[in-house]
Amino acid sequence: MLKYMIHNSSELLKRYKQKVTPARVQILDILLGVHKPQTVEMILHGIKDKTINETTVYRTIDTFLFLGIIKRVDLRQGAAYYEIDHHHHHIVCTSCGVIEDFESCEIEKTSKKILAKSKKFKKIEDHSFELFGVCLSCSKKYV
Amino acid sequence: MLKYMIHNSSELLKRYKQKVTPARVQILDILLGVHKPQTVEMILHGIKDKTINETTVYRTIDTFLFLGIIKRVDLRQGAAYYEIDHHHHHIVCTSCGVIEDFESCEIEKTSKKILAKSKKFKKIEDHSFELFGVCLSCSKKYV
DNA sequence: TTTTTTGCAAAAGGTTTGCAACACG
DNA sequence: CGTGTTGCAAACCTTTTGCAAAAAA
Repeated sequence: MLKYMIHNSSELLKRYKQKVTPARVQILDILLGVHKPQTVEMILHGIKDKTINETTVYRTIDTFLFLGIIKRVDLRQGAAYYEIDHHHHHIVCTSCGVIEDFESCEIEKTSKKILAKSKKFKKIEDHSFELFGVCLSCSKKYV
Repeated sequence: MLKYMIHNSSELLKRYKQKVTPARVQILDILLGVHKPQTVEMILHGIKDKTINETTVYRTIDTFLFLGIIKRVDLRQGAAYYEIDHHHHHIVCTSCGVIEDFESCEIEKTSKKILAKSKKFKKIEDHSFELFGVCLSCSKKYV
């Protein structure tokens, strides 16, 4: 989970004691700006001057994941999606792919209950929770 | 979600009006027998006489997914996992990979509440919900 | 016999790695 | 200036596809 609510990429990197490089700043700019989960390909498209290598994007993502700046989301679309680790989840239309966000603090409570019942686990650090369904627009298309 | 509670692979295939082939029977035997999510590689290992091709496993999985016999689970381990579609979820140890199952009907209720609040969606058909944490055994290893 | 399923080989993603050059602090 | 970061090319791993042979009903 993101620790600092800073929307300036350079400052955010400094807070996390990371070196400020053009690649990191640009990638973070994209993730902070677009409020949608992004694939590596989408991030590459978002980089204006096309100067940053795919490998660098993957490595930067690993770093951001490790630091807890971003989280990985599985939207069942082939490639992995990444986004700033604010606490929210997604509903994905299995027909057209449209994504709607939602928040749910209930999930936190549910997690705690499950941990309490668990026989093998000491702590829960993270969870996936995404819904898959049909959006209003697609539900009209195929009547 | 699995419709028929039949533990005989051939019978189950017939109920779903599918052709009964050695590949399908063996793959279904494995999934019905092992009560853990399986990767394609794991399924291939489980096939005694090694007679079934990897491609066939992928295609059989597609068929079973389409029929709703199995579901896909993302355990963040690279390859996709598949298992009989009973309604339960998993806690995965991010250190050693051990998996514990749990049931949670609360998630169904939560899904309904979220759909009710949604502006874009007509219905929810499925969801992912997996917890990631540290198991008791691993939590002792690195004190 | 007709239609579906299977095996094989090849290709197609998506992601990771090794190494030398580069650049942040 | 030293260590961490980047680009490039190649490898890797998982999954998909085309086509002809084989098998189910």
